[in-house]
Amino acid sequence: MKKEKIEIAPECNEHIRGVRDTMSLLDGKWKTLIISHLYYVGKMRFMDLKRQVEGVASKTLSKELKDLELNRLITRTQNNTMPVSVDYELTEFGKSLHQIIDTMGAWGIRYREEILK
Amino acid sequence: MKKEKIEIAPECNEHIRGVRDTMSLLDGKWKTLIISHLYYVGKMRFMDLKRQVEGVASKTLSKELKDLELNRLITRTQNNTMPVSVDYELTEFGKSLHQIIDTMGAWGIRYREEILK
DNA sequence: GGTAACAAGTAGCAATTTGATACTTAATAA
DNA sequence: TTATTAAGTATCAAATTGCTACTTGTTACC
Repeated sequence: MKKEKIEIAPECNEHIRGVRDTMSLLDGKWKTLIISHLYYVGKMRFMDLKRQVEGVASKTLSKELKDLELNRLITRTQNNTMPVSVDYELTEFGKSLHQIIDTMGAWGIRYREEILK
Repeated sequence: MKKEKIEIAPECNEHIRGVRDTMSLLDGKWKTLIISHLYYVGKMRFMDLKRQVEGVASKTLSKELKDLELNRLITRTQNNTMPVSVDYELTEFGKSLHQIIDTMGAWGIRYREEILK
């Protein structure tokens, strides 16, 4: 039996690599959702995010935010308030993800019935 | 200090719920990438997927494919060949994700330099 | 004729991620 | 006086993912 190796067109490979690169920034269970909240709501504080993103543990949220900041998708700003409050906000780079978020949101709305089966 | 609860516009909430629902089908480290391969390449066998999706372990691939099948995004077809071969293919429902995949692919290509910093 | 390779996974154990709960500090509201 | 709030961290448990080996039956290779 001949081992027929699959041939993939270069432009497909480029797209697939694009998807892989994108996912490397969005991996983990919560990042996409966190970004969605920041995108639709705007600047948010840690506790607001924790309340809005249902189900995240503080530890996980904290870690995901650090990852996102490292990848320059969000900024972290500590306010001179008492007690300290911290704002998280999408960078321009982070905002450039809007098309992905919108597309996902629209798909989820459109296929909600199908998903819930 | 007053606890000012964040108000979110209903249509934003709907979008966010859409994103959440979408992600519930695509969670896990590999699903989006697997779907991308099936989308760009078409029908693929288990071993082809394992070879193309760099880094997946058999066990993980197997589990992710089962999840995708359960959610009716892909079909699994066992061929009467010797040795047995199995084809995985996107359903129409699965193909409806194409806009998400395309958007992610395009974003990844466009921002590759930025991502790799 | 014997050995290796291939298909599509599974089994078992290790390593990594995620989750749940409690705790931290300083200030303010009840 | 006690509880609450902010933004996390600490600790341990549970779930996910990864690595290596193995399964079965049939061909390709030497």
